[in-house]
Amino acid sequence: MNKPTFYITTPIYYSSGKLHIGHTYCSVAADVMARYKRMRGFDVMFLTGTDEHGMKVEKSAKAAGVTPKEFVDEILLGEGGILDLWKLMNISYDRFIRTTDDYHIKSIQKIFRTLYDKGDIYKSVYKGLYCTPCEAFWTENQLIDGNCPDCGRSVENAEEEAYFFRQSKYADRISELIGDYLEPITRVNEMVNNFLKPGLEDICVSRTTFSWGVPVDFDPGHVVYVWVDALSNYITALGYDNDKYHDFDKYWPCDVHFVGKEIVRLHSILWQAMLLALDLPLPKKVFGTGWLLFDGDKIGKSRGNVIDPIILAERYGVDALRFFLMREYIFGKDGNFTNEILITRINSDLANDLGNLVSRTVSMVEKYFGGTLPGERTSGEYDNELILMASNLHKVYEINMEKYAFQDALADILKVTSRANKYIDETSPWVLAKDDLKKPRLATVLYNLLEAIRICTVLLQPFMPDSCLEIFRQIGANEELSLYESTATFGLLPKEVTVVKGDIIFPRLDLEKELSMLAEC
RNA sequence: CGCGGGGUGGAGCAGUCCGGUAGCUCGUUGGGCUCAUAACCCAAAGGUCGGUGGUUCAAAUCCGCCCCCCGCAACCA
Repeated sequence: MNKPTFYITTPIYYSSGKLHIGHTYCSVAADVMARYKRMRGFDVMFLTGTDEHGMKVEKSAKAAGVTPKEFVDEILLGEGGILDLWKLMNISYDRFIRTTDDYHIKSIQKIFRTLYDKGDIYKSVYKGLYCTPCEAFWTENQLIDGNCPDCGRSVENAEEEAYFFRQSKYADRISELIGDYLEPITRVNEMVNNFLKPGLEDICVSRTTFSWGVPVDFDPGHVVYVWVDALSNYITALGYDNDKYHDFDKYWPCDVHFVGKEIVRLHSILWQAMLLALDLPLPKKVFGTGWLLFDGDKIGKSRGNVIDPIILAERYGVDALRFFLMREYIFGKDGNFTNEILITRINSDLANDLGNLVSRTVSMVEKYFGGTLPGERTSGEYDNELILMASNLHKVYEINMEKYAFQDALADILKVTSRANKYIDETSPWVLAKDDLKKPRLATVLYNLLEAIRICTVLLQPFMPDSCLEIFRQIGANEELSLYESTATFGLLPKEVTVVKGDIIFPRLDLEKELSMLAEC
């Protein structure tokens, strides 16, 4: 009776500014996976949240003349903030954690204490390059022309008392295991060659130069520095070391953490070390996504090429944007984003192929049969190939979804819609319509088209939940026919199905016009 | 020799592990169709697979050397 569980997470995004298309990409991917697993009957826990501590937030708040808490509240809850973005993007998270939540803070203090008592956190001296006016430590490669990246002034060697986590102690264990949980494989090589082989250093986990963080309760003046605080969210959000939630035993270990490639190291080495130190099981999978590049450049505020997902989603539709992100890019590899690629993809796959297929099929049922197919049927040439393709689709879809190959899963669905478009040409319904004796054949052709559309739509649901509902409505499919199990059987729509003509679901876009509009945004 | 990724028709990519007629999408050109969102279907043009040397009956694929681009190197989806 108990459903199998599936626990999936996004990173907790840093609350120092607006989120861009890259964050959206990662969250959409996690959402697609979560919806897919729910469709497959899993008890899903989909966690996301925000990382709200740290010096950068403290400074940004000061600059804005508000308290740090007010600042992160605005980023999260304000108009066009993170919660608005996820609502717009239809991100179906089950739980949302903020690192400023009381229960999380208390848990972190306990975790920190536990690690300290165990000897895995110890007090030492942090040496680094310090910018006195900014009160900030920097690493050598963060510097710009040897100066502070924030204010451009010179930095000096400095040291402060700090706590360190004994990451090095777990290096051997992690080296053995990393190949099992980290994907894609290129990231494993990177981690092994760059960090594990040369030898892990212990990592600084407290600071005294700012106060916006979780206080170390047994040593006033120290706050927990970023990663112990941030990474632990994946377990505190389930109720580890707190009474807010009680499903740690149910969902841990995590099935998959989706993370950007830049924080793969922290999730595949530091996080594992922390869990080993806490005697907890390791996540089953850590998947490092690629980056979306804008015209080959890294997306970033400093480059002035931040792509606003809100503008794109409002203009082209949330589902079109979700589809685009999952269809265009190989999950795990970098991809190039341009407005032209976006619009071309929406036009060719959604407007011309899928949308147009739905539109012409429904129109023909309306036009030739007044909206309801008659019961009489005649099968014929070309039927089998389409039927076979559609009824086998779920098999290859499943394989691809299980390995996070979203782009392949979608490509296979589109092969079927493409085949269906070709089937229309082969069977020429408009010719059949001219001869009353051929009406049973015509009904069969249209029925087969509706069924092919139905099966594709069921499998598209995790990617485009709202649009799929509209397609189901138009082709006359009830809720039962939208269930995953129904994709294995071709021919489940009622024989005398009634279609409902509706609005165009994915309008075709004028490339030139859209490009100049977007250039103004 | 720090590490990783990449260089394949006009554009974007797959194929490389395990050698066997170079493939997909977009674009271009020509044709077909009229149910449909000027959409759909068919066909064609277009590539010495970064360079070079080698192994082999046979190399985009295996081996050696070289060139170029991008990212990482302990902040970042």
